[in-house]
Amino acid sequence: MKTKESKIPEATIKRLSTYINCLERLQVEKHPVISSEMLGEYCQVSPAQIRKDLSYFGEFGVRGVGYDTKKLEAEIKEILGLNYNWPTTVVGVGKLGLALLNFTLFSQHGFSITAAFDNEPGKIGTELAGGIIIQPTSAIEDTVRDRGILIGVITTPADAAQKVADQLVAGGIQGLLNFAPTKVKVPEEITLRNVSITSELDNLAYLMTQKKKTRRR
Amino acid sequence: MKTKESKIPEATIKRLSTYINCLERLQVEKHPVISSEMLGEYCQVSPAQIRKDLSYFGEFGVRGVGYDTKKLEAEIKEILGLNYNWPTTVVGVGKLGLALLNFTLFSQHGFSITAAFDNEPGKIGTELAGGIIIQPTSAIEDTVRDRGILIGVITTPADAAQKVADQLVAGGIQGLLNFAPTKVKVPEEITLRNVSITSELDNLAYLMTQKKKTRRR
DNA sequence: GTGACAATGTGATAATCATCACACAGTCGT
DNA sequence: ACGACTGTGTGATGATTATCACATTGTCAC
Repeated sequence: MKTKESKIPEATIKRLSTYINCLERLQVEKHPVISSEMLGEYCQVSPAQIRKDLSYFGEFGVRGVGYDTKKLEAEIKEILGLNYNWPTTVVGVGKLGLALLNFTLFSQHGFSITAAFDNEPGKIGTELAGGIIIQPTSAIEDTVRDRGILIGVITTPADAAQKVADQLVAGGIQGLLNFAPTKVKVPEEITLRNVSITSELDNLAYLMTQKKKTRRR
Repeated sequence: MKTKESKIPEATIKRLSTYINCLERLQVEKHPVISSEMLGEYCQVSPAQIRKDLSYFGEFGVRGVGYDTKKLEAEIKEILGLNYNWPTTVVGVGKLGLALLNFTLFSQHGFSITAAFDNEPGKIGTELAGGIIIQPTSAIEDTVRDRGILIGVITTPADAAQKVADQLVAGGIQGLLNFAPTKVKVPEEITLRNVSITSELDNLAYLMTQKKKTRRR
C-alpha cells in the first residue's frame, strides 16, 4: 500500500500511542506475537479499528498469524517519529513543570530537555537534575535561538502563557505544547497542541452529573 | 428546545470547557455581551459550531445581539455540573500529584480534595496544604468508603495504576481520572477518563515529523 | 409604533470516522 | 505438497460530527 500521509484522523494518532503502550506491556509478559483481536482486548479498541489504523501506514502483520509485538512497536515509533530527538525547553518550573521535567518518559518520546525558564527570582539560577539551570523568562528568545531549541512546553499560570508563547515564537520555536489552562494563539506555521487538564476535569464533572441524573430517574 | 441529554458529542463537552475559559477572559476585558462570531475568534472555534453546541442544551442568546457573557458562563457551568462539589482523593503524591493538589483550579471545577495516598514511607503522615495527611495506599479502600469519596485521581507510576484503581473501586468510587501513562480497566458502571500526557507528547512528535517531511518536499 | 438590521437557532447537507464482512495470504499439520 | 485454518487488509456501508444557509426573532433608532 502507498503511505498516504495526508488524511490520517487525529484519533488514529492518539490510538497509535496507546498501541505502543500495550505492546510494551505485552513484551514484558512474553507475548512475541499478537492478533488484532487480542491487542484490542488489551487497549480497549476494536480489532477492526486497529487494523484500519495500521493500514493507513502500510502492512505490518502476517495473515493468519498476527503482529510481531516487538517489530510493530518499532514500526509505530517510527511512524510517530519518536526516534528523533527534539531539543526542547520547559517554561514555568512550578509543580507541573517539575513533574514533566522529571518525567523520564519525556525523553523516551522524542524530546530532550535542554533549557528551563521561570520568572520567580528564587528559582532563577537553580540547577535541576540533568544539569539544567533555570533562566529568567527574559532570556527565552535569545536562548531558544542560540541553542536551536525547536519545541517549547508551557507550564506557566494562565495569565503568563500567551506572553511566553510569543517569546518562544520570537526565538524561532517550531512546536508548542501548552499545559496552561488557557488556549494560546500562535502563527499558523507553528505546530501547537493545547493540553487542557481543566477540560478533563470538566468532562469528568459532566459525566458524573449525567450519571447522577440518570440514576435519579 | 427540549434538553436532550443523551446524544451529545464528547467534542462538544470539550469545547464547552474552552468556552468557559474564553468567557472568563472576556469578562475581565469588560465585554458584557458577545456574538458567536467574536467568541469564535477568541477560542478558535467556528461560530456555527458554537451555536450548534449550545443548541443541544437550550437557547442562551438574544437574536440580533449575542450572548450575555456572565450569564452564558453560568449556564455552561450549570450544564457541566461545575457547581456541585465532588469529594475527591488523589493517589500518588509525586510531582504530578502535588501539581494537581495545589491546583486551585481543581476546586473551581467541582472537585474538593479530601484525602491523599502514597506508598512511600517517607511521605506517609506528611501534612499537605489544606490539612490533608498522606495515608498509605493500604488504607485506600476503607477511607474511600468511610468518607464517601466519589472521585479518584490516579497520579501513580504506570505499574501501580491498575492496582490503585482496583482498590478505589473496591472502596466504592464512582469516577476516576487516570493520569498514569497506561490505561486502566474498571467495571462498566464506573465513569473513567484516561488522560494520557504521553499521547500528547507522541502527537506533537508526529505533527513535527510530518512537518519536517513536508518541508523537505 | 414601525422598519431596518444583526445575530441567533436549526433543518438540510457535507465530511469525517468507525464498523462490517469477506476475499485473500501465509502457516502448520499430516 | 496440499488442504484446512486463522487472522490480516480493505472496499463498502453505516453512524457520527461539522458545516452551511437561511428563516426567525428580538433590538434600537427615529
